[in-house]
Amino acid sequence: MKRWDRQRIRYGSSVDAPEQPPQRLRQLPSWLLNRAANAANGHVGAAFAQEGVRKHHFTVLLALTESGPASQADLGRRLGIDRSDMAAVVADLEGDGLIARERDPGDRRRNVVTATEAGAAALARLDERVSAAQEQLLAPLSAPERTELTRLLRRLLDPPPTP
Amino acid sequence: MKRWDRQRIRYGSSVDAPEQPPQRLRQLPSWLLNRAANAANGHVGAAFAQEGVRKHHFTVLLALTESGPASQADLGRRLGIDRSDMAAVVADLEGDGLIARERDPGDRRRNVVTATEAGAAALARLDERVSAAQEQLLAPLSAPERTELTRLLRRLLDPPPTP
DNA sequence: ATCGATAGTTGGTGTTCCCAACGTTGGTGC
DNA sequence: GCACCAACGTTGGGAACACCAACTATCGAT
Repeated sequence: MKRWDRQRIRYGSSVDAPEQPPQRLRQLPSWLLNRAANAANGHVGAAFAQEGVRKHHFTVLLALTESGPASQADLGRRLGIDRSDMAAVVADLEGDGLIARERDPGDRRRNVVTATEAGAAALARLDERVSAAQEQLLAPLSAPERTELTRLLRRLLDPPPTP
Repeated sequence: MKRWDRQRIRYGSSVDAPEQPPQRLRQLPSWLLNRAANAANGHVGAAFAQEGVRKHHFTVLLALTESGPASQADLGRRLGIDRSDMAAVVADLEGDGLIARERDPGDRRRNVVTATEAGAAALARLDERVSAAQEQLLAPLSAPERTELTRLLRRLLDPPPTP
């Protein structure tokens, strides 16, 4: 076999075309959703990291601030967080003084979780950063497109009609 | 303190309202995207499990079938998969006889990855299940809403104009 | 008093994403 | 020819999430 017989063959994408995902994936909602969620996590994850928390910590603080004290189980159901993960999250938040946790005197199985002043302040800072992250994430979309995307996602997630 | 003093107090959501996420989250794109992606993974994950593969295995088979043989690095760039993860995935696929992997004689750093007959057949079965999963995932949306959602996600992900 | 259901905790698993380091090979400049 | 840097594949590991199983304590109802 002569030297020039094994010249470079360009497999896959053509020379100049920037490498793009398969067309099939580019129109596959489940794949697009995962990619978009990952992009979103890049933005909000950076925002969270600056405050030293993670996704769940933010949502728990948010739920407490918006709707008042709640039990861990309630929080978990509303936020879609597993009981075991919730236990770890509230332990973190309590350790940082962002929430207070005490047994419910009316039902001693439950922990009543309450946001502290420091928790509310942390949430305020977080919320600002998170909003900025949304802005970056949604940069390629126009304002009406953003609201439409949000609407469609909410509709996709809302409980399937169970009559 | 008398007995009836510590009656049950309902923290959080009201009595009959099904427990819903905070309003703030319900209009937060990054949160909605994560929830939607998670729902999607429930559907497609089940589809993949039935064939004994995971997400990346599917996308790799798809890319190979759609665009022909490619190196691992090329695949990784097109699919957004890290080099190290790609090595594991192609090892799995090779072990199952779904792809063939050999050194590129024209560039001996590269592995040329090619889908086998069995790989194409597995992809066909997978693709069918994945399509069914999309159907379930998108059930709450009308046909035009589905295409609009897909369009918006693709627009969100497409490379920001870098002139 | 008993029994089933719920709450919180602990411990563990699987998946995905990401990073660092290493040896090999290719391409470039000298 | 040689030195140097870049790219490739591989190994190992860590972080974040989602999820599950088991256990104790408590509640509610029978």
